Amino acid sequence: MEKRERIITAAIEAFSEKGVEKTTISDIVKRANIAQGTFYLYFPSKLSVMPDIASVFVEHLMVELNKHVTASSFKQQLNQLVDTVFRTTDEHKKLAVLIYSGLTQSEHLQQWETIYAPLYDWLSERLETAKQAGSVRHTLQADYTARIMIGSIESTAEQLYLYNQEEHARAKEHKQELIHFLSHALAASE
Amino acid sequence: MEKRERIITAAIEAFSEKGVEKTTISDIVKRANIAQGTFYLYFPSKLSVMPDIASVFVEHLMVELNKHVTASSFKQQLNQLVDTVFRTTDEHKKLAVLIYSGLTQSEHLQQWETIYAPLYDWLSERLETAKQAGSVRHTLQADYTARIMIGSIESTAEQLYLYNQEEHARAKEHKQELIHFLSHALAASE
Amino acid sequence: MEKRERIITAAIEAFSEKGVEKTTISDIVKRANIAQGTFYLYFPSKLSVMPDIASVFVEHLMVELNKHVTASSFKQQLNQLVDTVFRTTDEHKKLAVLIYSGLTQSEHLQQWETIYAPLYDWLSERLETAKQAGSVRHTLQADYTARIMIGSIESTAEQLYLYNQEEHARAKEHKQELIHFLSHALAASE
Amino acid sequence: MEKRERIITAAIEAFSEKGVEKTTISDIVKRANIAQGTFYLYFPSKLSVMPDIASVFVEHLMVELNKHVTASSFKQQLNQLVDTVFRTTDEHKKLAVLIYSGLTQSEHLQQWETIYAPLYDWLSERLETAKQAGSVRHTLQADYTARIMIGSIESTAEQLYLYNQEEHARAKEHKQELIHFLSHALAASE
DNA sequence: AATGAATGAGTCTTCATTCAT
DNA sequence: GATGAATGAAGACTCATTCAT
Repeated sequence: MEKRERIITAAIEAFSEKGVEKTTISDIVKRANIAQGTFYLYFPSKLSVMPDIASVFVEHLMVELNKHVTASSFKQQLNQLVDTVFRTTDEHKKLAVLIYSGLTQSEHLQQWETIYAPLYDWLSERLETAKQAGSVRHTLQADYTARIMIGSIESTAEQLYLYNQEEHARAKEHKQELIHFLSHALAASE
Repeated sequence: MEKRERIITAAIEAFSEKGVEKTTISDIVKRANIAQGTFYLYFPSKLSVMPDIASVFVEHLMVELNKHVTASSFKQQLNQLVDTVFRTTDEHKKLAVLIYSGLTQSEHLQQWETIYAPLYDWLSERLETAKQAGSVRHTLQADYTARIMIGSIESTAEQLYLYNQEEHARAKEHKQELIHFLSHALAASE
Repeated sequence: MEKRERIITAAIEAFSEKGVEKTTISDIVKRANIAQGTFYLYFPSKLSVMPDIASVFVEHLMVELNKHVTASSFKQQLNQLVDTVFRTTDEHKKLAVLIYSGLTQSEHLQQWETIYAPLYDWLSERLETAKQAGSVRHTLQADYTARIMIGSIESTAEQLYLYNQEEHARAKEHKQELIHFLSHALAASE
Repeated sequence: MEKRERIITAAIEAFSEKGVEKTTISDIVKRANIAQGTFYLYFPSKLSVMPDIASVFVEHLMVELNKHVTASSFKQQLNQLVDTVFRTTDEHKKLAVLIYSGLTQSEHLQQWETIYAPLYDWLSERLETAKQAGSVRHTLQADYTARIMIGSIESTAEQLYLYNQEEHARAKEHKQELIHFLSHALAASE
């Protein structure tokens, strides 16, 4: 479905540049190099492209995680996880924001859970493994904890890269603090 | 500045009911009971009302925190903190969503930090006090940790109340897990 | 380009009747029998139609000149030239005024020269021919003189028909004086 | 009437900068440093300021003419007249255009004659004197000729300074040609 | 006489949506 | 399926005008 992908890619670009509200379907079709009417053959409205965009982002994040979170010790995995989410958020600043705001604007809020599911599952499994191995506290519930962790990591990344232009040094400290925070939160109680 | 407040209140109502994108300036002025042109004497666009709305929300949250986070032990304070944020988010679902999405839509992303400052400061001080009292680990840095905590609490509350309609039982568990998570993250290492 | 012409014609009518300032784009599209949005596919604003209107006027004037300035003697040609410009100005009073004022209002002042070019060229050639035939003074420079002559004829026509409601008798005298004036200005010095 | 003058001056500035159509009463009062309502104590609409503006311009031109057209020979006076009108038009490009377009837009077209009356009278008298002195042809009628002359001089000046950006050399030639043209038009027939 | 906040009718302008090709 | 000119409803925005102070 070549045209459909062209629309999604074009929408990502347009939304990133102008914001969701100010982007028009006309902007999207121009970038996608298709006719005005063609858009409607694939999507009923501009907001209905959002879930597809979010999936693209999460898929991308999953690829990155699988590529970079490779350590054998859970402690190192945690570091790699934070690094990867931070880097991805930084690289796709605009995209991250627009998914967030775009989903909330659409009637697709409920899809958030579904879209993030692969990410939650991935982390959940890792936590479960680590729990069996005794590298994290055995009292934690992997599924909830995965959600809480992703939430803290992303919210911190957003605070650093989107809302704020903290100078480099402080950003590094802030991230380090997050890692300590998570380590303690997860640590196997001795 | 009576008119200005009327506009903010009306905008909150309108945005909550119809969503930011579908709300028109005409909707806002009708609710505010002012003339069309009067809106433009105070704000240049509907999105420019967002920072003021966010401030209202944070102020409200601060009032609630000051009212309900009263325990003497830090452990209990943590419980009250999570409770209050969860309750406020639940009670103002629509408002919460629109602040997140609305701020990102506007060019006011950078103001986020400023708007949230009172909240961060408030928690930071409590953490500092707790640190001196030895009720949290002495290695934590109060300012960063405050941001990370608020981030995790809010993102969890959002997952529960906005994105997801988890049944009550699971919501309770999820929240409990968050409290454990935070407790461990902060616990004074013995 | 059928729609484009409809817009120009409608704009001429509307501007003539209500004046440029009081004409709305809505007036124009109603007359042109096209949709509101269609106007913007062809012109960005009502003033941007002015150069096209001016061209229509000059083209019309050219047709009239070619039809009525037919004498073989230059002296008679001069009479016919003045007659034609006067008659055309009188017949299209409103149009003439709006071109002068409309062009100046728009950012298209510089186009004046281009739009008038055919008229200047036409007269310039006639003057050149007359110079060769010895019916006008050989010291005149055809291109400049053409511009000066058109200027005096039009400004006099405007004084008579637009700014002033001189009674018929005086108008005739005024015009006669212009012809004498031009005759002397051009006369081959004996 | 201090406020009235402030309004006229402010209107000249505003009209010159933004054009008549795009100038708002709000622009004028801001420049005049008076309150919105005060405008209406002196003028009923923005276009009603036009006749006053035109008078200012003509008065200025009269002052200049009286200062610079001082030669005793009529031939030299003609040169000085053209020079002065050209210089004034050049110096007040924007103002000249806006009077032209502003008057035509308003219902004040008929006032043109009245406003220009001092100028026409001034030249008319000079022509009459020159006629008596035999320095111009005795067949000319001073009043009409004055109008024709002013018309040609102004239209040429406008062509040079407003519509066209002719390079300096050609502008000089064009002006020279105008002076020859007028000289011949007026010359006492020998 | 002077003010300037408020008004709201009137326009401009956009843009989702359609449909004949 | 694909096109893109045309549509016109809907909204944004302006600005002349008023009027209580």
